[in-house]
Amino acid sequence: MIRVVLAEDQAMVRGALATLLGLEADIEVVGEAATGEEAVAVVRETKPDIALLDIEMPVMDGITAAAEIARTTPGCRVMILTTFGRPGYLRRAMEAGAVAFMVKDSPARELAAAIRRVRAGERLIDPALAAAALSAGPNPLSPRERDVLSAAADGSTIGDIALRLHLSEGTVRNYLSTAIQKTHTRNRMEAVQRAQSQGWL
Amino acid sequence: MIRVVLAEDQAMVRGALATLLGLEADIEVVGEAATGEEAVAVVRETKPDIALLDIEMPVMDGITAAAEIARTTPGCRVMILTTFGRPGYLRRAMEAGAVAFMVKDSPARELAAAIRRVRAGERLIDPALAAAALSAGPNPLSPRERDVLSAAADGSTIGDIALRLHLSEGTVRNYLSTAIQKTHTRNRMEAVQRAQSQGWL
DNA sequence: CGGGCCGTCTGACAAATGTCATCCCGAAGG
DNA sequence: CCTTCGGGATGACATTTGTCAGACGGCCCG
Repeated sequence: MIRVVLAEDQAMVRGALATLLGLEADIEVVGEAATGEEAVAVVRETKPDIALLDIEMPVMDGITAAAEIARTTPGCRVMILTTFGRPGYLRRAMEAGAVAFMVKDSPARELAAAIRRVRAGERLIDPALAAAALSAGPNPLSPRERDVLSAAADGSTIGDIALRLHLSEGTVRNYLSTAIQKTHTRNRMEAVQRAQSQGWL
Repeated sequence: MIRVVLAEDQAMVRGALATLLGLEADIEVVGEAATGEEAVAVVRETKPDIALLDIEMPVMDGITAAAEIARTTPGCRVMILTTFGRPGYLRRAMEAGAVAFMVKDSPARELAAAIRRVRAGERLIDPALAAAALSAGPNPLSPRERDVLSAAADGSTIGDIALRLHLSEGTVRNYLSTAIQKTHTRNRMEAVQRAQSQGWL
């Protein structure tokens, strides 16, 4: 019996996936979670063979949760199942100790197969995604540039960001300027979008 | 037997939901689709009792598909199942002839129940969402303002938008300015975000 | 028929944004 | 020890953006 914990914030999707996995003779869903924090707690309690984590979750994202689980429950193998195959996500997931990375638009039947292969010791990554992640190179933004760009993502003005991060307006402008150059874009908004689509934030 | 067609672009979610519904004794998934166009075609072929549509789909979105289905296959009742409970989505879905609107973070077990109630002739809408849609009021943007704001959503500069829409730059600036005022925001980016979160684009 | 409203355009102006040069400090690395 | 790099700041500058007033035609509605 392969014991699995499932973390995914959309209840209907979570329930459907749990049902799907429950139908497999050799798989048992021993816990569910709607946030990264919950996932960490449930994994710690139930000590499953596998934790299947979504990335986009409130409170704590799946990648952070993956790192936490790898630290606190090393016997548990972490798989990432996400909507967006962003190169930066893949890279960070791997660094966080995940052993598999799959996107939600692969066929549903592959999920159980993937779980079995991971339990057998394989690591699995969508090959196209792996290529994209490698060719895209690492995140070019410095930590502070990330902060500023993230703060700019909701349409805040420079003054807002400066206030929120306790910086001078000029400094914020400078960081944004270098972020725009490093992302090869023409303005703040393009920079934000590109950084998000690459999983750099 | 309630015959259902399911449209959802993420294959894994679609498969899981189909399996979930297939387990119900009185429900049969007679067709699946990954885009709005496919959904319309499949519904026309299979004449199901119910079409369950996601909104965010490539090629043709679920709301447009709903309108199309209501036109071409009037015997089929359309239900919307979406990630985002945006007021504007709800409003447009209703105008397109949908009889139910549910969000993916309600529990999975409710889905089958909802389908049965819709087949029995009920219309169902998340009450909290209905309240939000009513209190939010209708879309304040004129068609052209929507065009311009949509074109601005990817970070394009004014020049780009003017070129793409065959407008003068001044005109684009004016539309954006009025859009910013109508959305009660401070700049283009906030206007785009607000319009998107309200489902006005 | 006269208002409105929408779409389109122009010109002018103020404010915000993006760029650049230059500076200081501390940490890391040869 | 010197260099490089990241974080932080300043001031000047050009460009872009947002606002406003005004103008014109088309269309619908009272």
